[in-house]
Amino acid sequence: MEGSSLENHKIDVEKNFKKYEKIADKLKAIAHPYRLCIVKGLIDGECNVTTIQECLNLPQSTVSQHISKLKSAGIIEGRRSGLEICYRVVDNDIIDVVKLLLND
Amino acid sequence: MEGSSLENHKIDVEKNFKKYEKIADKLKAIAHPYRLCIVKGLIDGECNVTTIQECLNLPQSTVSQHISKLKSAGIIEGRRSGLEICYRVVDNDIIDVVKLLLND
DNA sequence: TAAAAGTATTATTATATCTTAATATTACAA
DNA sequence: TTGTAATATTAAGATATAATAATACTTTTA
Repeated sequence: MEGSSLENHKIDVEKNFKKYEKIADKLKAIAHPYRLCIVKGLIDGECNVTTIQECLNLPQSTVSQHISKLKSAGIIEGRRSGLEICYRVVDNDIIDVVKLLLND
Repeated sequence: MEGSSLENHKIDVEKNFKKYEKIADKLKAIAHPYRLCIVKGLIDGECNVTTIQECLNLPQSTVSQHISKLKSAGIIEGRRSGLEICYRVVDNDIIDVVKLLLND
């Protein structure tokens, strides 16, 4: 019984390693308390960097760096509206993951 | 409309920062392609380190280090059975997250 | 167009993570 | 009790991530 299952797993590993890398990258993007907080905030109601910065009480450049990582990972997108840029979470898997982990 | 929502978020942030840290630590534990692969393998059918090592084609100490991190994070537990140690995933949230992310 | 607000980028330092060889531990068998 | 298989630990170098001050960019308004 174990032989078949392990064989399947082995094939699965080889075939899907790129997939694991992609998902790991996404997870890495939210595996930080500030970024998790930012994502949660954006899920609850999109807002701009200044607002997030005030919430977290961090230097502007720190927040911007975290925003940048989330953007690079494809988790959030921003649209400019005048001086401000409004971000929102565009990765539905990540929305599900964050809701799953925070709603206990 | 925005004032109240943002106030709530601010309070939420302060109140739940420890929670964000804990969850971020869990996510960090699985935010690595090898460890994701190990967790997925253990979800599909628990097995020992040697088997995992053969699947991933990595040095034994590398696998053992990753196993160790998952164990420290409370994601897996092992029980010895003779020479082998069988690990299994004991964190149900993580099981849900991994299934969610890999079953697309 | 000059100033100011909102945001991004760069550069730097500190800290953490990753990989792996070498070594140690644990349990079983001869 | 020695040898061996399975796993863990240690140590070290390489790489990546984190925080933040300083600076630059972009858009609006005066």
